[in-house]
Amino acid sequence: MKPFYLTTAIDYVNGAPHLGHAYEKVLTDVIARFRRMMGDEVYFLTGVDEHGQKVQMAAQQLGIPPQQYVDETSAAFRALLPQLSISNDDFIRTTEPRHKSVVSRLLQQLFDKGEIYQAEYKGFYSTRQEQFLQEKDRQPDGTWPELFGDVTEITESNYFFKLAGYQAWLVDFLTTHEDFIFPRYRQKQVLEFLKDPLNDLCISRPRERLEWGIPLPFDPNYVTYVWFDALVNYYSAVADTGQWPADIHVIGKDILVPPHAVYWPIMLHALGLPLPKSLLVHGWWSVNGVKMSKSTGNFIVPADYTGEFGVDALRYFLIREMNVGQDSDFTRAQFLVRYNSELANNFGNLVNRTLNMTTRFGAGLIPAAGPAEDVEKELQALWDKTRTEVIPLCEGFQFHTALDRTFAFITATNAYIEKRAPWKLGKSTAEADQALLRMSLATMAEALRLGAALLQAVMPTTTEKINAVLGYTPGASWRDELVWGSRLAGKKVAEALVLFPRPQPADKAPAKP
RNA sequence: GCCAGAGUAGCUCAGUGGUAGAGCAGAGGACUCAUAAGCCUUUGGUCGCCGGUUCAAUCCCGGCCUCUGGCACCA
Repeated sequence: MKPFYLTTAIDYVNGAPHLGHAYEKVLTDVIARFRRMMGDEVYFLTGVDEHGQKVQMAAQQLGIPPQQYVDETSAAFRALLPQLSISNDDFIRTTEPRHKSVVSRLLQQLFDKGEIYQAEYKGFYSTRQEQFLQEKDRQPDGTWPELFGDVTEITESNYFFKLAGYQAWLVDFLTTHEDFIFPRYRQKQVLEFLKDPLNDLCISRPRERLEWGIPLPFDPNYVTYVWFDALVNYYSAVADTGQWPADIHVIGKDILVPPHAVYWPIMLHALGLPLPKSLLVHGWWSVNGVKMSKSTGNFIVPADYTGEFGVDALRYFLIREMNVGQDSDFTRAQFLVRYNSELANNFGNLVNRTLNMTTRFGAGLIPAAGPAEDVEKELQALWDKTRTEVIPLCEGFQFHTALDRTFAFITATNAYIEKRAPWKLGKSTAEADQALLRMSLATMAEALRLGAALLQAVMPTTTEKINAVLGYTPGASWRDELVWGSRLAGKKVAEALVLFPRPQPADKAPAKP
């Protein structure tokens, strides 16, 4: 069976990774892990885009070869993956031979089919910025902004891909495939965009202007520019393995129109290749209400948070806080609220008190439960409800709500413990009380195991740790693991585990004398 | 301007054609296994505005207002 194939966008390596890069990886990883848990075989691709003008210029300024430059900068992006517990199966760089050869092959194929032609391109060119300008770049008074320096109208010969001819086909495709893009309103945006006529797509740059790219196979005086390089990574990574088409391309909203929703489907269609099944378009993070920007320094470095609070805490926050497709704001205050009240107090503390009570009142062994009474039945009923709600929510990318429901179950488990008050039962020697004590210890441990299992896609390390302290090794089928049972009876638990230590408030004066 | 999304308790958000919900924050309480955590109770809202459909609308329809985002190459 063909694996479930999903991708992230590839990152352009002219800067350091920030929260936005991290989010896309985490989101895709959560989907990948969830699909694996659901029994799919998964192929998860991510990577970097290493060609282009900005890279060439940056390398030039440093006086080093571009390859050396991208070797260094892409290392930071690669290093981000283990730092975020990303379970990718492959990592592609657009400078790799496996990629370049596929790009070459596809270009030649289109050229042979007459889908690519050469033509004169006339436009306003900024020598200082080494780029063609658009009318919208003009200032209101008609002049060009200072940053472009001298602007001259020049004519340049380039290669073009016959994009415009496929416009009607694309409109028809999108109209008949309403679920191609998630969220749906994004698809409407694309159709809106397609109400205006498309131009053919310029796919080349003359070598004297841009050298750092993949040469056109039919004209070595040019390299291909951006889209026939970057987009093709999704295909080149699996061209020889029969895994195409992708099931999901996860991308940011900035690169939906036109590249992923217009260029890419048309490119594939022109090549006679199947289209990806869907595009998942996520929103952007702002920081303290302000758009993230490298120039203003308003951005979050993921390592700052994974270092201080742990990988799972950051993953949890990103997935809990953002409604996939919408934008969200990142503030340290909001992060701390979720970390303290949800992860540390509610969840982490439940783990610790469960271990402690099992150790103190059950000699460290999880007992077998007797027949469930009403209090237990109530919790088990909530569990069944939670489980049956969470899976469809995850299938529909509503991870934030899925986490909300899961944590409601965790809260209910804390409440259950209060009802049974094992610390009181532990002081009684009456057999009825002892039976209830065994039942309550077994129930809280089982609830914890189940809650942790439901969090596995988002917080894999945490789930693993909890299973470990419960002395438990889960079976192969995740869905079977979600059934309330007595798997834990007789397991030896660890004495304590503090998963999410409360941070020391930095603004508080050092305590008592 | 065009298009889209959002407007529900102080904050962040769920939600349904039939007298409004959660979490956090605030207040009070009982307890003590636990990361001074957890639990219970509680204060708090004309569900953006104006019309319409309906026995009944926060939820359906129309209009308006406000905020955010997109409109050809920054996740």
